[in-house]
Formats: sequence, C-alpha cells, structure tokens
Amino acid sequence: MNHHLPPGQERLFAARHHQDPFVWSHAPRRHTVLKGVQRCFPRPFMDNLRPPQFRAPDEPSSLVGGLRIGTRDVAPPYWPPLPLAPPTLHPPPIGALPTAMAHDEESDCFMLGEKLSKKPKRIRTRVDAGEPRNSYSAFSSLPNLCGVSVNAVRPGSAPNLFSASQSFCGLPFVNYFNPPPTAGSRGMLSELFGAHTKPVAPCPPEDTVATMGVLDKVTSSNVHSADAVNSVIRGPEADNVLLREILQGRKREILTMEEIEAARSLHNNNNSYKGAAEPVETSNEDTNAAREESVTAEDPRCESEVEETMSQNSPRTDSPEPRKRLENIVSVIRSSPTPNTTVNGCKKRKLYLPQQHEARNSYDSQTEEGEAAAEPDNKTRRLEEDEQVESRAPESGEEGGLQIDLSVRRRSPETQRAPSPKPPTSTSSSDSNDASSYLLDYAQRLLRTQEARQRENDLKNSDLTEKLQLLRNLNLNSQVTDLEGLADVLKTEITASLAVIIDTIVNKYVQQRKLLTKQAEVAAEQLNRDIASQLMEGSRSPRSHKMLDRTPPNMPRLNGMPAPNGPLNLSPYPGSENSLNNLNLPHLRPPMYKPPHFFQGSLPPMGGMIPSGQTSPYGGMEPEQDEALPLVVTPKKKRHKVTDSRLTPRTVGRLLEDFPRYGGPLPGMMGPASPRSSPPPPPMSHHPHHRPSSFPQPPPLLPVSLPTSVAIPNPSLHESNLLYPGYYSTHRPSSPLDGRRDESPAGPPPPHHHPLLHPALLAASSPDTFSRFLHGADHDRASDCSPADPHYDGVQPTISFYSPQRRSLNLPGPEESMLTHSSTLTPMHLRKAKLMFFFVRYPSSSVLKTYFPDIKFNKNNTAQLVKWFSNFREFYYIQMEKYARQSLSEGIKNADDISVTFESEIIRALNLHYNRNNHLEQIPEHFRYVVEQTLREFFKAIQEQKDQEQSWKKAIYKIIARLDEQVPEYFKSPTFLEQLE
DNA sequence: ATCAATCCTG
DNA sequence: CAGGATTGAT
Repeated sequence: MNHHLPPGQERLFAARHHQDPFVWSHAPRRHTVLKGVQRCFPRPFMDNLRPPQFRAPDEPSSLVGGLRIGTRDVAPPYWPPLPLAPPTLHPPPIGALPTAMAHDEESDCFMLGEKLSKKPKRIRTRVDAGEPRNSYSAFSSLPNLCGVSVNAVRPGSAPNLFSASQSFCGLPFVNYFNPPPTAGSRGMLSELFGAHTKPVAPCPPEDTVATMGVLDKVTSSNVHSADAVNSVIRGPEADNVLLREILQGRKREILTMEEIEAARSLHNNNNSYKGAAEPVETSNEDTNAAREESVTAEDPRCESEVEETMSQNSPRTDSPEPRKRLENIVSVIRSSPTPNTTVNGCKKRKLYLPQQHEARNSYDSQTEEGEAAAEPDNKTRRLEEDEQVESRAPESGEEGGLQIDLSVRRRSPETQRAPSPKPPTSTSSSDSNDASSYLLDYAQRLLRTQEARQRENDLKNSDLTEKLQLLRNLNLNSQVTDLEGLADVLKTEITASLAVIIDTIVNKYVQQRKLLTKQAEVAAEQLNRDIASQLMEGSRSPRSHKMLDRTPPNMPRLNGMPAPNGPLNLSPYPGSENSLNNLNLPHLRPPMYKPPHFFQGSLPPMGGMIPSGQTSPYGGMEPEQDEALPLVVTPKKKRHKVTDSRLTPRTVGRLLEDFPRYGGPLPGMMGPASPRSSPPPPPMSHHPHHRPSSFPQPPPLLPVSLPTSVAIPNPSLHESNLLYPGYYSTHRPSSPLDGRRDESPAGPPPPHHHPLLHPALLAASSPDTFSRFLHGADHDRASDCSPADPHYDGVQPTISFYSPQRRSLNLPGPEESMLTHSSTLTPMHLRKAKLMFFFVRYPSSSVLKTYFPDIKFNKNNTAQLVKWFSNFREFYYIQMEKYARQSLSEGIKNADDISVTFESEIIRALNLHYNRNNHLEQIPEHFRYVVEQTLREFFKAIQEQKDQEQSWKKAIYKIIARLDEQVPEYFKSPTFLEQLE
C-alpha cells in the first residue's frame, strides 16, 4: 500500500500508524469503535513495523523522521566495520521494548477481544503451537477410529506403523498389516470388520473361543456358557478387554437399533430369541460358511466349542447377530470421526480424507445393511428382505435343511474353497504358512470388499435378485426341496463371479508381492545406503560432525581449512564441553531400526518376515520415521524442493575439518533426550564397505521436478528435510535454554557483532583454490555421499547427468557469477537467505533485491524469496513457541529467567536450520538477543494465557519485526554466494 | 477485486 | 520448502 503513496505520504502514513496503536488503544478502550480497533493491528502495523528498508524499494530509508523505533534504519548504511551505530541502538530495546510491548499487547488484546466479539469466525486451531502439524497430529486428533484401531491392536504384537492409515483406510484392511500369529487380535479385528473369518485358528480353542466368544458374548446379551465367559474374561489380551469395552460402549446404541427391528420381527416372526434383540437379518453365506468351517474344524475341541457356542446362542442368530452389530459398530465408527474435516468445529479448507472414500465404498454394502433402518435404500431393503427370506426358510421348513444345504453347497465346489473369500479354510492354512496366510488374509479382505460390492450389484440389478426372490417365494411355500436347486444356482453364480474376483485379487497380490520382494531387496541395500546417507545428512548438521571427523577425510579440503590432522580433527569430539554421549548421538538411527516398520507399512509383510515384537506398539507412529521410511515407500512423488541447502561434498569436507561453532553435539537436541537418537552407527564400518552397492543413487528423477521457479536440479534434493520432527514431544530433559543463564545477561546485545564468516568461506575467496576445489569436489557432491567415502565413483553416471546443468545454472564461474543475472534462485541463494535470516526476519523486498544482486527479480522469484522468509519465520516461531512452552513447563516462572546462549538448544536448533553448514561461523549476537526476546515474549504470552486468543502471536511478531538489523555488507558479495555452494 | 501475510498441509 | 486456502486490509 505504501507503494502507492507518494514518499511523503507514505512516511506520514507509516509514522502515524506506527504510533497509533498506542494512542488508539488507550483512547477507545473496550467500548470504542471497532474500526479503530482493527486498524491497530493488521497490515499497517506490520508494514510500519518493518524497517524502512522494507518499505518502498524506491524510497531509501525515508522514514527517519517518523519512526522512533526505526532507528536502525538511520544507522550507518552498510558494513559497519566496527561496532557502529547499531550496537548502541540495540540496547534500547531492552528497556524500551517492554513498555512498548506492554502497550502493544494491551492494544492487541483489546483488539482481539473486540474482534472476537465482533466476528467469531475463525477459530483456528493453532496447530503450530507445539503440536506437530503433520499427519501425525491428524492421527492423534482422530477420535474413535483411531481409538479402535490402536487399541484393538494387541499391545505386544507388531507395532502397527499404520494404525493411522489403517484407521483411514478402511476396516477391511485393518489387520492386513498385523502379523497373523496373534490369533486373538487378528480374529477380533477380522470379526470386527468382517465376521467372516470366524474360526481363526483351527486349533487353539482358547483363541477361537476368545475371538468368537468375545464378540458374540460381548455383543449378545445372551451368553450363558461358563467357558465362554471365562475365556472372555480371562483373555489375557488386553485388547480383548478393550474391544469388549468398545463394543459394550456401542452396545446400547446398537441394541436400541435392534430393538426397533426386534419389535418388528417379533410381530412378523415368532423369534423371541434371547431377549429382544433378534436381528431381522439372518444368516447369509458368510455366516454359514463360517459356521460350517468351524464345524469342520479338525480339532474336536474346536468343534465342540463352536457347536457349544452355536447351540447356546440361537442356532441362527449367533453369527448374524454379532455380525450385524459389528456392522453397526463399523458404521458408527466410520461415521463418527471425520477427521480433518473439522477442527474445533471449524471447517478447514478442502477436506482431506482420501482413503475414507475408498473405505466407504468397500463397506458400503455392509454398512448399508446395518444402516438399513436409518437409511431406507431400495438396495438395502431388498438385501434385507432377501436375507430375511433366507433366514426364515429353515424356520418354515426343516430346521437343519438350509444349513445342510448350505454346507453342501459350500463343499461341493471344493476347489473354490481355498481361495474363497470367507472360507476360514484360508485361516487354517495360514497357520502352516505365514506367507500364504498373509496372502489369504489379504485376499480375504479384498474379496470381502469385492464381494460386498458385488453382492450389492448383483442384488441390485442382476438375476441373482430374481433368484433370491424366487427363493423367497419358494420359502414361503415351504418348498424347501427346491431350495437346494436354488442354492446350487446361487452357489454357482456366486462362486463363478467370485472365482474371477479371487483370481484377479490373487494375481494382484502376487504382483504386489513380487514388487515387494524387489523392494525389500532394494530396501536392504538402501538400508545401508540409508545409513550412509544419513551420515551424510548428519554431516550437514553440526552434530554429526563428530562422526565424520573421525573418518580420515581423504577429501579435498579448502584452503585455509584446518589440516585433517589439525587440532580440531584430532579429537572426534571437538573440544566442546559437550560430552561424548552427546556427540555420539547423532540423529542417525541404528541400522536395524527401520526395516520392520517400513516393511509393514509399505506392504503386507512377507510371511513372518519381521517379527516386530519388541518395538513399541506405536513404534510406527513415532515421528522419527523420517528418513528411512521414505526410501522404501516412496518411489512416488517428491515435491521438487527446488532449493536445497543440503550439504554438498564440499561443505562436508569443510565440516569435516572444523567443527561447528556450536560444538559438535547439540546437547539437548539429539542427545539423550531423543529416544530414537540411536548410537552413532559405526561410521566407518558401514560406509566404505557398503558404499558400492548402495550407492546407486536414488534414481535421480530430479530433472523431472522443476516446476517452480527455482531451477537447479540439485542432486541432493531427493529428500525432504524433516527437521527435527521429534523434538517437541520427545525432547525433554535439559532446558531448552540450556542453563547458562550466566552468560546472557539480559543486557543489550553487544554491538553489531559481525558474525565471523566461516573460515571456509574466507578461505574460498582465493579463486584458484576455489575452482580447484570445485572441480575436485564435483563428483562427491553429485553423489551426495560422504566425502570420506572413496567409493562414490559408482555414481558417476548420475553425476554426469547433473553436472552439466548444474554447472551452467548454478555454478557460473566465480568471475561470471556476478555478471550472471539469472532470475532463478538456486540452492545457494536459499542458503544465503537463510543466513540472512540471522539478521533480518522481515526483510523488505528492497532489501532482498539489494542482497541478491545477481538475481534478476521478477514477480515470481520475489515471491519465492518472500516465501522463503515466511517459511523461515514460521519455523523460527514454531521453535520459539515450543521452547517457550517447554521452559514454562520446566517451571520457569519469570520470563526474565529465560536466557539464551549460543549453547542453548534453541540456538542450536536454529543454527541447524539456517546455518547447517556453518557458513556463518558465528551466530550474530544480535540474533541471540532476538531469540531471547522472542522466547520471552512467547513465554509471557503463554504464561498469561494469551495463547488462547486468536492471533496472539501477532503481537509477538510485531515486536520481533522491529528487531531486524542490517545485513552485513558482505552478503552482497558475489563470492559470498559462491562460497555457499 | 487485489494484495499480502498467515495458516495448513504435503 | 512450496502450494493452496484463509483472512484481513485496502
């Protein structure tokens, strides 16, 4: 807006607004005009708060007169060789800020209050307020669904990585990923969702009883069998209990539903089975099949058990009834949580529940049955009718007639049985062969789904319906004998169609399996590679240095860099006060940690492949699932991260020699605190050896993705950098502020400390060495492997692929770079921007232009740059809030007790994010100060419950926006950029 | 209607 | 980090 104003006006405008908040906020108070209130905040404030440089690019620090706070602007232009004006200017903030802040906050609150009352529109959930914003949060927020899936999973059994996805995906697949061996959980789940696979295991009577019994008994109020009850009760499995609870919880609802039907059925039929709950619906193929299966069970005990249960529960209803209930449950469960759709009652954006649709389809038939009452659908009704007919048949005719018939029917197509969807036979076989069991399991589920669909269709518009009708008629006439014929017809029909389905499914599965096996192999290799790459990644961050340090860097080093054997290198653990443990706890994971999870996740585990027993039940859900998982599971899309600041060989080399200023080990960050941070993988052992095989770089699909503005395909991009995902939740112990209050006196930040440029950068300034290095390092860089690793050669091909482009695009000769006015932002630019963030959080476009002289700015790249900073800020503030909350939870009472030092975790975290490669050897003191202030602001706000308000952060933003400082002149230097390579 | 910042998500 | 949705200001 300011741009539209003539300089003079702009100035006035800005100035006025800047001060307005104070004026207005006091005057109008509470009862005042909303208009005024609003104006206090919004855009103007931000705009005005920004340093003048932000303003109109065309208007050099013009605001001088108007702004008080903007003093900085007046400060000596660039490159204050020595502590100049800025220093003195900063101090004021301490004293001045508080007061100013107070005002601001007041006004803000005031405004906020007004706003709220005025329009309670947006009730956003502050996701960023500590809770991870990723899918995990979504998961955690999932209500019932999750509860079921998670709880239902047997604690001891495999950590089901995909419990979340399971919940989304749809019940049919639920236990698909779970190891079959656990008959208990398995059976229960399958019952829950299918009721098809009743007899889970032929033998284990207890299991059988438990699974069958649990549901039957739990869901039906008519259980008298002591055995059954006992089995239910004594069921060691916690899940039994949970399930029971869940089911019972639903029971009432279900019963009520059923009661309605029951009432009806009572009139129609004479069934007065136990109590009132007699499902109108009757046994269908599934149940019959199941029954038969159980009967056929080899183990006498099982048989007897089954029979017993059957006999105890009404012959007909035992299966159908629970089934129906289950269906109801499912439907209820399904319908209740519509995650994501609403948060705090607010509808957000497009809903994202892809799988749910899928799931929906698969269930439709089932659910419809259950929902028939509530949702009179022609389809459903017919279905119901048919089923009723079926159920009635026996009653009218000979008791066992239908049953026998059905059993026969089942048997006759002997061949069909195995693949047959519901036939429990599959389960029996599963015992012998895990793999096959999985397959069968899988097939079963798929079939079930398919079948459901098909049944729907058939019933809907096929002759099957007609036949059923016929059947009904026949039934009515008590012409049971004809039933057999019909049964056969039906049987053939169904089996025929099923056969096809089954075939397709099996084929599908087989294919998948093949893929999986391949993937598994690849994964195995990749695991190694993964480790290696992780090392690499780690090396990007200061913390991993230790490891790398140890490896004798045979890599080319930058001039001026400490010799490999230099003092620095000598100690694996750079002489920081940090202890070994810290050093040794890079975020690298133990080699073995991943496989289990991702396998499970990615696909149905091969038989018994991964006994993922010991990991925590929710292991899979752990946020740390960052790197490894993607490897296997993600051949898919990777959003081109145009810019990538990952370290390149060169930087690695650099890193190897000198450890970060912030000391190798980030104490709190990865250290003891983070559980998963596993012992440093034996750096040397893995690397060298596995390299060759593992190295085939992840298919450099990079070129493919260059959608956006920033061009440069960066070989190293093939990975998203999940930042320290786990911190918030996991990190605990040491105060984020990391003690050391001593060092950071609240005193004004020292004068413009020019952060020391990393030696490497300085060293690189000599062209010859630089270029030399450049060439030398090229390979490594492309390979993205540890510099220390000699084997990176294997990657050559891919390298060559990139090299050309990169060269032309990114690496203009040192000399030319200056001249090259590209409009594309490269990864180096990103790094530079990040470094700039240490000085300015809210750079104006003019500043950006000034400091990216080699960029030909246009709308796009400008926006991109702006976006970058926006992202930086986002991260920054998230961190701030996180640590603020943490310190609050640690019992800190006074905001002033919070102090930030360069050793503080926050700083480390930030450094890791913005200065991974430590191009900036020393974080500017002022930044430290800013962080401290920010932290305190957040702390105060949170402490005062301000975080309950809508845009409580704005006030803080406002404050922080004022703390920008001048970006060092040398950022403008073309060589600087080059050195960031 | 347009712009910009933020929020949210992938 | 980027894209898209939201929100609020102008």
